[in-house]
Amino acid sequence: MNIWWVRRDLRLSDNQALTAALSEGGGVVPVFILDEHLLNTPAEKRQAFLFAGLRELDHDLRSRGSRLVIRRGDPATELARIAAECSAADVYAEQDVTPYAIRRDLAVGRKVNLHLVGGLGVHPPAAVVKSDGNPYTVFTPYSRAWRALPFSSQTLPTPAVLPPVPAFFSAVPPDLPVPDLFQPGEREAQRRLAVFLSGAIYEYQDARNRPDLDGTSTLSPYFRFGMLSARQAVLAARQAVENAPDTQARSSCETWINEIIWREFYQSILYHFPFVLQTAFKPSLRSIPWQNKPQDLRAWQMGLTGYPIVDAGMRQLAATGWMHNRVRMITASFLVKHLLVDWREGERWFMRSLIDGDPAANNGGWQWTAGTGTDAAPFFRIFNPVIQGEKFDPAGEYVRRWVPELERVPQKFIHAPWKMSSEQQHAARVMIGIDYPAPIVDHFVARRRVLDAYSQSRSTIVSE
DNA sequence: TTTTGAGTTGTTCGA
DNA sequence: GTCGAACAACTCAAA
Repeated sequence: MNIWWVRRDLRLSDNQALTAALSEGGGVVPVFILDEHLLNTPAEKRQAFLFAGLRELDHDLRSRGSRLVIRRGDPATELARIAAECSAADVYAEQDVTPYAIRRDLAVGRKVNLHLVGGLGVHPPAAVVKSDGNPYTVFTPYSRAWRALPFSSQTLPTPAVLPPVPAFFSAVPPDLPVPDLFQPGEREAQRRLAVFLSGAIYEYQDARNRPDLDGTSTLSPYFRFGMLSARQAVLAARQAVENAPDTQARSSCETWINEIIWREFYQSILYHFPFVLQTAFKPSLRSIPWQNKPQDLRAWQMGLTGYPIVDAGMRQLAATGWMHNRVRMITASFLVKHLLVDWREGERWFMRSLIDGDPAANNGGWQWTAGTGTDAAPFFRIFNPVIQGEKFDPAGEYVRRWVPELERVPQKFIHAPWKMSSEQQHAARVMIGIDYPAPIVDHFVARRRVLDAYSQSRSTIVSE
C-alpha cells in the first residue's frame, strides 16, 4: 500500500506522483492534508477554489473506484498516522519549491518514507542550471537551456480504474462559495485548454496585452493547483506550433510557451534564492526610502486612485480574484513607482486576493516590476497609466466594465477623466473629485520622486 | 581569465 | 505625427 500525497497536483492525468504510487501494482490511498496554512489564510477566494477543487478530485477518484482522504492537522503527524493505519510503505508527492514546502517535506520525510517526484513544472528547478552547476538568474539563457533539455513527449495516462481505499475517517472541506469565474477541476482545465488551442493561442502575441479582449488562456488558477500539467500544456502548444498557419501564429504559440517557462524560471529562482520572499534580489535596491502611506495603499487596494486603468484592475481583482496580466503590471508599477509603497505590500495584497496566487510567480512579478529582481525591468521604466490605458484598452471598454462611474465618459477622456471641463463632466454624469476621485498623485511629480528614491538606494553602500 | 554581447512587457524629449 | 536617442549603468552567460 502506498500514499499519494496530493498538494498542488489536483489531477489524475499526467501525474507523476500518482503514477509512481501506482507503479508497484498495490493499493494507493490519495491523501490531502489541510494544514494551518490552508485553513487560516486570508486568501478566501483561493481557499474556496482549492476546497471545491478537492471535492472535484474526490468525485473523479470515486468514479474510478477510489476516493480522497482528507485530514486536518500537521502533515507529518497525519501522514504517519495514515501510513500506520493502512500499513503504507511509501508516500509519493510532487516536489514543491517554497521554503515552507521544503521545510514541511523535510519534517514529513523524517516520519514516513517520502518520495518527491517532478511535476510542478516541466523541468524540476535543479535540472535547469548552468554548466558550472549554478542557477541561472537571467531569463533568456535560462529559457534556452530549458528548451534544450529533452522531456518525454508522452503524457502519463489517466488511470481508468483505481484501487479501492479502506474506510478511514475523511474530513470533508467546508462548503465555501466557488468564485463564479473559475469552476475548479481537471475537466474545466482541459476544456479551457481546448478552447484556447482552438483559436486564441494563434493571436496570443498581441491579444494577450488587451484586457478588453479574451486573449489569454485564463489557465493560471489551474496551473496553480496542478489541475493541468505544465507538460501537457507545453506539448499541446508545440502541436499548435505545427498547426499554425503562418509565422505570426507560430510565434504566438512560442510566446505562450515562453510564459510557461517564465513560471518555471520564477520557481527556480525561489528554489535557489529563497530569501527573495524577504528582500530584494538586488542588494543595491534594498534601501529605497519608501513613503508607505497607509491611505495610498488603501486607495490602491480599493480601486480609488483616480487613474481609471489602475482602478479597473484593482476592482476586477477584488470582484473576481483574477486580474489581466497587462493590468497586473500597470497596477503594480503604480503602487511601487507612483505611490512609492514597498513592493512587498503589493505582493501581500495580491497573494491575499488572487485565486492563482503563487508565491514564486507573484514574488517574481513584483520584484520584476519594482526593478529589484532577477533580470528585472530597469528602474527608470515607469509605466504611464494614461498611455498604457490608451494603448491596451483603446476604446475604454475594460475601464467601463469595472469602473461604472465612468460609463458615460467619452473615449477621448476615458483614461484621463480629470481633463474634462466641468461641462463635459456634467454631460458624462460624473463629477471628478465627487463621483470618482481626482488622481491621488500627479504622474510627473511621482515620476521625479521615484527616480530620486531609487537613486538614493543605489548610492547607499550595501554590505551583503 | 578575459572579453564580448546581450538583456520581457516603457517613456520622454527633441529633431 | 514619427523617429531615434537617452534614460544608467550593470551584470550575467558563454566563448
